[in-house]
Amino acid sequence: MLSERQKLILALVIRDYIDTAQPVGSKHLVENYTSDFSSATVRNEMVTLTEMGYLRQPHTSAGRVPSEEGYRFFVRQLMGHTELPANTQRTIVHQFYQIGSDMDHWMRLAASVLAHQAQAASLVTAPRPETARFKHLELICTRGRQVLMVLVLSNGEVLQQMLALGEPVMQEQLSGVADSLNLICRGLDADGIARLPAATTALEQDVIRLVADEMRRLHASVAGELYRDGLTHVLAEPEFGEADVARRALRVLEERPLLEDLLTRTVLASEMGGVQVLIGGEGHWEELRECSVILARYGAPGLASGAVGVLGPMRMPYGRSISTVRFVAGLLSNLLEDWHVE
Amino acid sequence: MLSERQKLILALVIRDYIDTAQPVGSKHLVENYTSDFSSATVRNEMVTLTEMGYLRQPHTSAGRVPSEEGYRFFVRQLMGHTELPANTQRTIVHQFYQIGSDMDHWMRLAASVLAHQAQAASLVTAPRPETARFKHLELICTRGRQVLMVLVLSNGEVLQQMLALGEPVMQEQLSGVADSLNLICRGLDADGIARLPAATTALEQDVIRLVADEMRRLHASVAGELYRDGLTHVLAEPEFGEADVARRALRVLEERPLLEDLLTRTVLASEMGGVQVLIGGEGHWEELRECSVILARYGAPGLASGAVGVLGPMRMPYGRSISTVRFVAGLLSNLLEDWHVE
DNA sequence: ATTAGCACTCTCGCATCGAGAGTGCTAAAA
DNA sequence: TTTTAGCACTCTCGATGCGAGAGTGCTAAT
Repeated sequence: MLSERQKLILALVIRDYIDTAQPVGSKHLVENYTSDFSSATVRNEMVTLTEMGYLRQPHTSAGRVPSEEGYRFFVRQLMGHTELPANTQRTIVHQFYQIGSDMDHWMRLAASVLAHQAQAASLVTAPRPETARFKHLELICTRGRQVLMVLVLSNGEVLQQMLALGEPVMQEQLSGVADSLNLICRGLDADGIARLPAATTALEQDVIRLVADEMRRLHASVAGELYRDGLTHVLAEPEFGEADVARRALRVLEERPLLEDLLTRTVLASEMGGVQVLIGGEGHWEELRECSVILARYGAPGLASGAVGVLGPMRMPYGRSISTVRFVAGLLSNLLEDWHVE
Repeated sequence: MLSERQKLILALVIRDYIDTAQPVGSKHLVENYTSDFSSATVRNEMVTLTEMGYLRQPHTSAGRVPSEEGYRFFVRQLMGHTELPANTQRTIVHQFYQIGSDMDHWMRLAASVLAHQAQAASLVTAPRPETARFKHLELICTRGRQVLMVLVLSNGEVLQQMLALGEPVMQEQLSGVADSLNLICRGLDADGIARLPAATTALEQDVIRLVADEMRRLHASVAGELYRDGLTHVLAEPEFGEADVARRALRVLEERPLLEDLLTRTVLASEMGGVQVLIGGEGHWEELRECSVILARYGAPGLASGAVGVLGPMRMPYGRSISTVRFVAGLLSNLLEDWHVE
């Protein structure tokens, strides 16, 4: 258990280090922040904090640097709860309402806002539906034998897929097929549709198979389309000056399997609303050894959900980053819920 | 004018430097590649090549390094024409045909192939239509007052847009509106639709305005959706060890205005089919001072076009990169053309 | 329990130095 | 006239040494 004074010193060390990226020494600390006690006292406490594993010293006679444990303790116990300033919130909300109700633009804007506010790399995954049932189908002849299939699901999700037919078909005929399927399939999920008895025409059969496949594919991968932004921000941080530290970090954002593993084991396994902070890879992720990742799940409960997050150095302004992630996740949840309810 | 021997030496220097990233000296050159003449002769020629601006020396007594002019001359005159190996071509084509005819997947795969083949960062822009005329419209009720508008254009492009109505409307009513607009608008372009006489109902009027807006928006920005890949490859190159060299380069790929400027002034202003090589920013682009960019335009002439390219260090395997870009551009053009014709 | 004082340790920046690589020039050879 | 051997010269790079400075940990006094 830490004494109040130890907590204070730990917090000051971490705050200063986050600002300056320099190891912080006992003298520097008392000169800049407090004069309630002397540098010698601070030194003594620092020894304890180091033994407890919250601080490290790069070498015998440099100042102290927070350890991963130190950052974790700071985030959990010392930092307190912060909210994004009210006017920043308003600005962001305003931006979202200005671009209308296009999902793609929401995602892009969310990534941009996260990157800009947290000055870090950001990540947004498009929402994936949790339960998807057939609602409506349209078949539209675009050109010759190419047919566009538009599939509307019960949660408002819209899929489109091209379909190449063996021989040209008239629009009227397509509409007929669509109408009949709309009757048969309404309310069924992917498996239900796959289990339907064989249809009367080959065309109908083809379309049914395609519909079932598409609906299954929606659940095959854990995350929807990915939106990234602010990659250049992380390169500006001194800890990413070493090229392969930077490369390792960007790999996580670029390679889908890595990212999906990360997301499934964290936010996607968690409740809506909470913000998760991963510091230094948490032992699991080698690529993130020098990074922190802040993630939150957003969505409309029972309908669809996705993830938002930022990636930066461990030496990250946690207060601002966490509140930004929390706010953006909440905002997206609201937008999504409105969008479903409307 | 360069003598044959000077050309040979310049080519050897550049090839070796591209391989090793080390300044190449006269002795090294004759030992490894040729013994038709002595290192002294090579030295003399190197003096000339340096005076002509094709080579530079990092300092008095290092070997020579190609200058930007050197690379340009190499690409234009020395390199010769190379094609991607036939079996590589087959593999790539196979991959494309395997994923069906989904535009989004094509773009993603194109970016991935470019990144992988050229071991560089890659960029693909979705094709933008050149002339877009109204072909077909569907209005689909998804949930309450939210209506999905699906718009098919004459070039096969498909747009979808959500539309929030003032009050709930039945699907039958929507279909009626769609049918009537399909008659009125067929074959019109954005301006033509905007100039239509006022419609009979408010709903119809709303939809018409939305259609015109969407069709206009398609031409507002120079490039469609962007697909990137292989960003980590460039970080692996020694010249991007310096963090802000890397940052400058990635900015070009991340910030749309920069990228659009680059594309409009280069490939989008050019004919289809040619491959453009930008070396060291060509004086215009400060961010690309240390990079080379290889770009090509692809598309179906008169219908739609986009751009593909790779970005890497100036010390780039031009042969392989250029042939990859050329091949992928050609392949996308073919796919797109088939897609339009079918 | 706190603090002043102090010896100690370790990094960092700077200068020095020698080895090595590569050059440019000159004079001889082809 | 062109090519080449030879050589002195230049410059980088890595190793080494040194002093300044920062920061520590311990001890003894408060």
